[in-house]
Amino acid sequence: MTFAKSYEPGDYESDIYAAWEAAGIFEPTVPTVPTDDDGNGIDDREKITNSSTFSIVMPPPNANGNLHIGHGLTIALEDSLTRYYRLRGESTWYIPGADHAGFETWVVYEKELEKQGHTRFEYSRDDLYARVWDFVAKQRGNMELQLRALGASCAWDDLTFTLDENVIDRVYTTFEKMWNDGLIYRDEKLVNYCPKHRTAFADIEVEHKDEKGTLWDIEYKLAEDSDGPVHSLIVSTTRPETLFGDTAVAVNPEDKRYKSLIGKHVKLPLTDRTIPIIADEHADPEYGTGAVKITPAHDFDDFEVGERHQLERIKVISENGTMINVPNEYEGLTTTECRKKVLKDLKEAGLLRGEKKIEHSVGHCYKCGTVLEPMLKEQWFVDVAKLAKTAIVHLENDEIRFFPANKKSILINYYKGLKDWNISRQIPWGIAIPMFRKADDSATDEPDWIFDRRTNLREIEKAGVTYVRDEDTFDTWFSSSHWPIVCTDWTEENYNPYYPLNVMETGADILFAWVARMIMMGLYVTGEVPFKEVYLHGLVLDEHGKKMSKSKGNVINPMDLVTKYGSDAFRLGILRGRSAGMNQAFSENSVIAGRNLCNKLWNISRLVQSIVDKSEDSISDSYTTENMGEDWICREINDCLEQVAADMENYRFAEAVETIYSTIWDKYADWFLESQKLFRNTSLLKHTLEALLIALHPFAPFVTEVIWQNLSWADGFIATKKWPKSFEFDPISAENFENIRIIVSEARSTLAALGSANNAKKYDLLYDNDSLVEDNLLLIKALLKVPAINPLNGAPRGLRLALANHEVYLDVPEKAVNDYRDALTEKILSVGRELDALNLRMSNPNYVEKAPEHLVKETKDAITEKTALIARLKQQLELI
RNA sequence: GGAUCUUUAGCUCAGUUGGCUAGAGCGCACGAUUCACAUUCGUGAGGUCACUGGUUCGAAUCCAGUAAGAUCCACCA
Repeated sequence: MTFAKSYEPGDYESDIYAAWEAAGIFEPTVPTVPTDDDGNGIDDREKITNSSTFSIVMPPPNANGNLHIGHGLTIALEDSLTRYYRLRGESTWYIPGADHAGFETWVVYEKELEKQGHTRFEYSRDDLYARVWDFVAKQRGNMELQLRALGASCAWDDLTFTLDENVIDRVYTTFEKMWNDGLIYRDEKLVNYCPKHRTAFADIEVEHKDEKGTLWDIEYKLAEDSDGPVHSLIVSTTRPETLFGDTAVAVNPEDKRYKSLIGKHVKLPLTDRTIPIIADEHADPEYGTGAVKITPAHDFDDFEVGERHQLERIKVISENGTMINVPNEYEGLTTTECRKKVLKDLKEAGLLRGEKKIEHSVGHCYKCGTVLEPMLKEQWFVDVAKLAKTAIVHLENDEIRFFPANKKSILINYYKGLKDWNISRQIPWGIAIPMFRKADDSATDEPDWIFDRRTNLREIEKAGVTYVRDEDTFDTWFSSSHWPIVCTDWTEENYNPYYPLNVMETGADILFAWVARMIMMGLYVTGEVPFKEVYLHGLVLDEHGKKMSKSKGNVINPMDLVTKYGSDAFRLGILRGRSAGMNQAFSENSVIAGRNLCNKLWNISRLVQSIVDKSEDSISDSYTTENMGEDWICREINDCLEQVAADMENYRFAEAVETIYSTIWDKYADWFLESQKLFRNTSLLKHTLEALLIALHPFAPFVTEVIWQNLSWADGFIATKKWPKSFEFDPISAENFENIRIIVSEARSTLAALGSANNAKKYDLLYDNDSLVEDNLLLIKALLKVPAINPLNGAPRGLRLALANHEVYLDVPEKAVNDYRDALTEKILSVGRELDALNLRMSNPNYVEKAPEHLVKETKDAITEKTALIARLKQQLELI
């Protein structure tokens, strides 16, 4: 292959990925379990602990969805880590996943059903499960192709789908253990319920929004005669339709107005029921009239009040959102219709005493936006107290490092306030809860519920008693909390070198929903934390710093960017300027900068290859440095490699990329390669180019691999090479080159200041008594592009460069020097200001006394240098 | 109501335990150009580090407060 004039990512990327995949280089090299002679797994740690491993799991994208920009960031982060540790020689295992996305997929499928004129109620649970399975199978595959396009170097053979058998098995094993440990219980509680989707949610899934609403005042007349002035209670409510479910009115025990009424009763409007007046702290004397209706079946606070006072729970709203257990004329109305009628009837009865507009927060379904109904339902709950407590102990023991670090205490706080976890969902698309209910009431000695794995059966028989399967499925977070365990094939029997994971990388927004639960579950199942480090990324915002959303129309599709600029450019661009946990704006400019870097590297390689082609040297594994530029680039590359290693250790991706970027561009291309146009050290060129390619490979895998495949001397895949060793060089020689750079830069800057009117570039350079310049005439001439460099020979003339330690002049005519007079004066003033600042510092005895020695020395040296510089510049000014 | 985070150049962001003249990319201005690259090269302009106090020899950095913005948790009859 030869190098085209510019790098066109689209011409190579898919072939390169296919070649990697065919070569099987993404598979880990150390087995998960050592085996005995019969091929059975054994617990022989000796056999595998000698090799080091790096494991990381992919937060599974929706199996039948498309990747969004957040996935793009996720892959860029995770794959950079994976490829970096692969180059560092670890047995890396990046385990890909696909999510059945229980609720999301269900919502999509249900819409599809509706389009076809059907509803879920026409089918059995098992039918629906099979239908969604087919639906997903047909849609599947897009996201896996997109992961490949992004360059994810994951072990495809080990892809885990969240409904795989081993996942379900593990989840059932855990559930059984929890059931036996008494951590699972069934209870009738209020849950957040979406009447449209007809399923309950966990607290964490509820989306609270501030909304405008109305607060109505309703009069409840006292049932008993009263001696005092009070003959009725006014209660305030935003939900008048629930009054049929009221079983008490509460007042605050300290509220003097109502003290005498406690224990008496009121008539419930529009009904013939009377309900008691109770005393409870929940009633706030300052709010409204201080009296509050209590509806235990339809309000979370009221439920708790009801618990305290053993109030009856009357359920007046059904699962489909219509009224039940209410007077005939209201029966079957929707809640909205019922509210209207109740208000109308109250008004007619003269019991509606006022209304005002308020703003309050209301729970919504995060998918369809429907207002959630607190609904009384029997559900399975996990008693989280012990799990959370254990998790806190391990976190406080610093067994997991967090990036950003403050998330640890946030998580501990969360665990402290964690309520029991509702794991039942009324959605067919998910893992069936392996519990069966006794069908025959007469078998009184048998338990009401039994655990059984045979969830493919609707009915089972045990000890002659028939049991019917619970129709519900697990909350997807219950199964995904096992993710590190199931992906690494962790088992009770054998030591697994990939568990715990080295790092869990995911979005900061699911710290509670996912990370918190993986930690609890990992500890419960394996006794170990499931990962040693957690890196949380923030949201990718649009270019103006706003959240991306379909409704705003500001969504950026990562695949469009990959097509337009290449996968590497996208990865480099999305990593730039990003740090752990921060929401950050996306900037297409950064992707463009990434694209430019790829092209730059391509052309650097093209130049190096052309030099190698012309060279008559035989290919050699060793190198020597023969001039200053070579020593200098070795020094710079060593610094770069060290810096990148430190950055990766601390998950500072943006800094790592920045470091390599400037080493490749500002140092290697701009200075070293320019100098190599004179001195052609082919074996060093090869080694240094390889080092830079390898250093960039984790972040830009495609272009580095394409170049690698193109280089005449390189073999194998760069993806599996070893991280470069540091280069040997002469530090004094390297520092000399640094001085040449300073001279050249100063000369360029002065030439530019002389301006185009003076046709600056035709001036010669003069030097006096300066061996560094004298010994490097050719190099300086090439870098500076001046016509000639000559010894001064005689009195100073032309324009002296503002260098303290070198006597170098630009051979400009007197007129041009005069034109430069103002610039020179300004320069003297500005150096003078710096000198003043330094002198001021030294004149402070506290500084000299208390600041570290090396700083004081640096200050002294700077003063000496600047003093000399000013003297020389002033001398020059006098000459003019 | 509780908590966390952010505020640095026109834009998007770095700036690790306090320490040289606060940096990068993009944008802007001026200049260059056969001979790796216009996805290029060179030079430059541009910052009261949100504000007010404090600690310190020294503060963008640490502390306290104020302002603006963002996010999360809880709750609002």
